[in-house]
Amino acid sequence: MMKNHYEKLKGCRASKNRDEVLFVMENQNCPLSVEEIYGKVKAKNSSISLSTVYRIIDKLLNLEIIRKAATLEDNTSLYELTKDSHHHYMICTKCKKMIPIDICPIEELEHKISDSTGFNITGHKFELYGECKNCAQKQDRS
Amino acid sequence: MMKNHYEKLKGCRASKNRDEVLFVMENQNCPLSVEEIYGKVKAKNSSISLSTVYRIIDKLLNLEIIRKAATLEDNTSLYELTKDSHHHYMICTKCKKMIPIDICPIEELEHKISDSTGFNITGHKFELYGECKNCAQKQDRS
DNA sequence: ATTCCTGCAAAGATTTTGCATGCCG
DNA sequence: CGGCATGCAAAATCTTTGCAGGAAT
Repeated sequence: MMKNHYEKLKGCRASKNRDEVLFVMENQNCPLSVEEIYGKVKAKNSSISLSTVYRIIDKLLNLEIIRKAATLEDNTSLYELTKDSHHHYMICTKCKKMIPIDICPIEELEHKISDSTGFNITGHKFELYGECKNCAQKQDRS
Repeated sequence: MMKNHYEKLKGCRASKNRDEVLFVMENQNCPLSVEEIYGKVKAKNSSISLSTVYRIIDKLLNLEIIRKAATLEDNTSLYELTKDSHHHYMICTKCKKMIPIDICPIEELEHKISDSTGFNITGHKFELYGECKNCAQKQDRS
C-alpha cells in the first residue's frame, strides 16, 4: 500500500503492519521499546498483535533497517532506525527520557584496542544513566 | 559459619547460601549471570533454590556489595563484586568470554557532559562486542 | 520468641513458536 | 496457486512473590 523508500525491503512483500511500525519509528525522536511500538501502532491501527511486532522487529533487525539503540537499566531493549546517525544517549533513570549525546568517544578507541588485543570489535554499547534537570527540580519541591 | 569480611553485611544474619554466592563471586575472574551463580553454588552445595539466588543478588545489590557489571547482547545481566576495580569488558559474541578493558574513557567525559547539560550522571555502561582470537581461528578452520 | 532466610510452587512478565488462515504477487 | 504475513493461543524463559517451615539472634 504505502510506498516506502527502504532499499533493503525489496524482495519483501507489502505489509501494512510493517509499514505502520516503520512509520511510528520514523516519527519518533528517541528509541522505542517493543511495547511502545505495539501501543503506538495499535492506537492508530487497532489491530496488530504483539507477536507480529516481535516478528517485524526481528526482521527489521536482520535487514539492518533498525538496530538496538540502548538498554534501560531494567534490560528493556530500545530500537531506532539504522539510517538515524550513530549516537548514544543519556537516560534519565526517573522519567526514562533519553537525551542524545553527539559525541562517540568509542570509535577511535576501538581501533587501538582491536590492534593491541586481536579482538575483532563489531559493536559497542555506551550509555550514561542519571537524573535529568526536570526530575532533579521536581525532587527539590517535595 | 564462615567469617566474612564484608562491613556492609553487619546487621544481616549469617547465611550459608549467601556466603556460598559470595565465595563463588570471589573466585571468579569475570562477571557471572544469575544462572551461572546458581549452577556453581549448586555444584558444590547441591541445595539452593533459584529464587534464593535472586533474593541474595537483590540484597547484595542493595548493599552495594555487588553491582551489575555488564549486559550480554541477549540482555542477560552479569554481576561482579563492587570491590573489584571499576572496569569494562570486551565480550565475545561467540563464546561469551569477557576480556577486561583497563581503560575507562567515560569518566572524564562525564564531567564535561554533566556540566554542559545539567544532567546529573550517576552511572554509565560501556561494552565492546566482537569476536575473540580463539573464535576467529576456529572459524578459519571450518 | 522474633525476625530473617529458605524452598517450593504459583504467578508475572517478556519473548518465542505452532498452526490455521489470510493476503500479496 | 505458492509462500510470506498475521492472529491467536500455547509454550518457553526469566524473574518475582506468597506462604509455610527452618534457622539465627
